[in-house]
Amino acid sequence: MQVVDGPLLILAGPGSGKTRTVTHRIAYLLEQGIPGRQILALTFTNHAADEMASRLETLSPGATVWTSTFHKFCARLLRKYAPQVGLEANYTIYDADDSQRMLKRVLQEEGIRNSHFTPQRIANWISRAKNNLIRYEQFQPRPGDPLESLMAEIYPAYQRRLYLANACDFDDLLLHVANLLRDAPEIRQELDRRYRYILVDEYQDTNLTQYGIVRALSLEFPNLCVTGDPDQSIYGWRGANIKNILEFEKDYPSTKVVRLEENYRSTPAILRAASCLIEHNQQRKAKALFTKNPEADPVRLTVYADSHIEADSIALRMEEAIASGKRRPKDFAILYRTNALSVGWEAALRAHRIPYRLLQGIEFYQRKEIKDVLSYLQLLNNPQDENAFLRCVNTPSRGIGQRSLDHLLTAAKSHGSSLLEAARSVENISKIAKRSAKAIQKFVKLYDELSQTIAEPVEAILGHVLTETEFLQHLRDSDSEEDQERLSNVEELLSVTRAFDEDHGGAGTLEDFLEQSSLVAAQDDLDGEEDRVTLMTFHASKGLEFPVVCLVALEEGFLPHENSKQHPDQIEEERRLFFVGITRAKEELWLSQARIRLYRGRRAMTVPSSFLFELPREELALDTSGGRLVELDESSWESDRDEYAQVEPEEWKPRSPADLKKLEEKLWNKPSWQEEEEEDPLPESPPESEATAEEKPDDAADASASLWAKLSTAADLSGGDDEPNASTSASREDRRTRARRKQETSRKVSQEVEQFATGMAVRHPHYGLGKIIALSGTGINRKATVRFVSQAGEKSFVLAHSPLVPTKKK
DNA sequence: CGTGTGCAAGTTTTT
DNA sequence: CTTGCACACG
Repeated sequence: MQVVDGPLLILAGPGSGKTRTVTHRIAYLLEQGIPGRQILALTFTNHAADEMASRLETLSPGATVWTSTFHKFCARLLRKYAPQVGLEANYTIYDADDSQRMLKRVLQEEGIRNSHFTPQRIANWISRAKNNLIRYEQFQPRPGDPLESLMAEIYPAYQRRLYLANACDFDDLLLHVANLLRDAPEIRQELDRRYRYILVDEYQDTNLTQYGIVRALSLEFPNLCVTGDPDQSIYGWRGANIKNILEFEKDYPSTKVVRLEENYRSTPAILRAASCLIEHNQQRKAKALFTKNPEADPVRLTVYADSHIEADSIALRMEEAIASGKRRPKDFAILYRTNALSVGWEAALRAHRIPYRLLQGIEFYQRKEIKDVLSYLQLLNNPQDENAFLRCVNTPSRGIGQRSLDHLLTAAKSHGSSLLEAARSVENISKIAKRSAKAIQKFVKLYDELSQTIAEPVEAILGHVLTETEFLQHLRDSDSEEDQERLSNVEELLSVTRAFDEDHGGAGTLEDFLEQSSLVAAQDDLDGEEDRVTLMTFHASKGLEFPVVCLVALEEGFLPHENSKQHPDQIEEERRLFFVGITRAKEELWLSQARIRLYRGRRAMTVPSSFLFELPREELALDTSGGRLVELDESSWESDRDEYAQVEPEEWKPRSPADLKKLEEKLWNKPSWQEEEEEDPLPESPPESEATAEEKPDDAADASASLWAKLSTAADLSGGDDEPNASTSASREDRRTRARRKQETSRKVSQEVEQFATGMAVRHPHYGLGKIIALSGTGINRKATVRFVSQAGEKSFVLAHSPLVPTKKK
């Protein structure tokens, strides 16, 4: 059986038939007589897992190969091995929102108020730690690092709180399993033997924890087949380590490497654009992409006058293509960098009566009413669940207020019991008012009644919840439009449960249902045959393809994103993101930029994405006429480029001709910025961790010990995240300035205000040197946005009241 | 205690 | 523009 054994690395370019290759390999394994239950195929999304499963069903009908997402695989393992990691089998999976709620409560109780680290930021930190295999017991802060010393308190506190609620967050699913495999060698060995053939999709997006899991399951039987494309690694921000794939051959010296470089998806023009772009990445293994597909349309790049015209023109173009019968709505996809950009396109598509869908899967499960209703189910499944209790105890309102709940929390904490237990003996908590105590007792009674139904089909349980709590009645009685919307969402949830029951022949448990609903992803919405235009982020498009793809808002700040410009590595990831977007297209690729963008309620001038200048000019049908299609000659392309290179983004407002002239003059002044001071030195990238360092043969089962040793070293190294804070005392300071601003009436005259111009270097007594990157308003309302050299980042000031002074030119 | 109002703040990407 | 949050009122 030599042919199928051993590690295999499939480097697969976009559209190269990767899924096909993997499924054929699995089919081949089965043909060779390997039992399906020994094969495990891991993906990142349910969509990919389902796709693989269904193709496999065609190739090898009736096979019992487990195709699953990483997270679901881990969730299942944890059901079985929960006690080994300190959980019970009925644990709850908290989504980002749940875990942040819990985190906020922890912060409050730990007495950490308005620390300058936002809960969001702390949550990110914890997530990073977990993705890097750092457990809370073992974390050591670097002395003198304020964030880390804070985390040394919060991380354990948060984690203990999760345990108390018998819950875990997304990252825990992975981390617990990794810990399990590390701490229980006999279980590791059992699972290693059980899953003798492991296939991992999108390996370039695995993080250290996933890496650890995969390796731990492939020690004795290193029949590990990973597929991926380093050029499509776009999840570095959530801990994915591109080195996992780049150094796979070092991890497994006997690796066979297969390269899939022929593209079956796109036209040559699209592929040339993609290659040309990605070649600008420095940290990259060269790869030759080619296709035998016939030449077709050039890539089209259109520069629109503003974002409204952009959306409208594209919708119109779609409408025409659909009307002429050339295309159907489902042939199109619109891709953007941030979700917030979807609004404009939704409006345009609605206006043109083109059906569309938004690929933002979790959205449904994030709705208040859905989370409210689900929280009952969660509490029924896991009575210790703190979040669920707090959410449903007073929904719909029963007269149980925050004060009572605070007392309940305190009581629960002092007894080390769950909230529900505490509620059972609420009469012993003297601080809670009689009336509230009554209400709480009533809730407990309701809960107990509902828990009688727990063995029924999920739809029935949900039905009981909805009626017993009078949730439905409440919504039906209301005639507010909002409540009607909620009602229909709740009904939608009912039909989801019905479908779930049917899928599982009535044998699906509540636990399974909750697990499934916790692990939905954006792409899961994508059930084939709906004839609609698809709207989604670049990230969500990975692995998908469409005949016509529109990549929109290709502007600096969006792509590359403003927050991803600090480090060259981040820029490269942004470039890969663009690469992913481009290579989704089969036949036509429409790129667009708007010169003025309406965003967050403001209009602002834009600068075209620097990536656009990395595309092959000769491949592009370029149109800068503001929407009407015109073939442009190269010279105007060049002059545009020069123009853009010097224009700073600026908030847009109608201006008087005099104003305009003044601004124009200053615009072309060479900013004194460059000579004035060194640029903000980029934080050195941390020394490369040796996560995937030298290798010793894998066949010894004892390699386990060294594996973990190595991984935790790497974790320690890479865990020391850089990024010294950005917003230290900033918000407080900002508020103070604002307060002062209110008291003051106009003191400085507008003349003084007019001395400021975009691009000008200025000094602030507190933040130091900075550059004006945008101006708005006039006279006393004139505001400047300044980007500081220091860690202060960007700040806005009302010039008339700010201590900003222009730096003197020498 | 619940609701309403107002203001402030913050906004990348997601399993 | 949205969402979240604080406060004040009924």
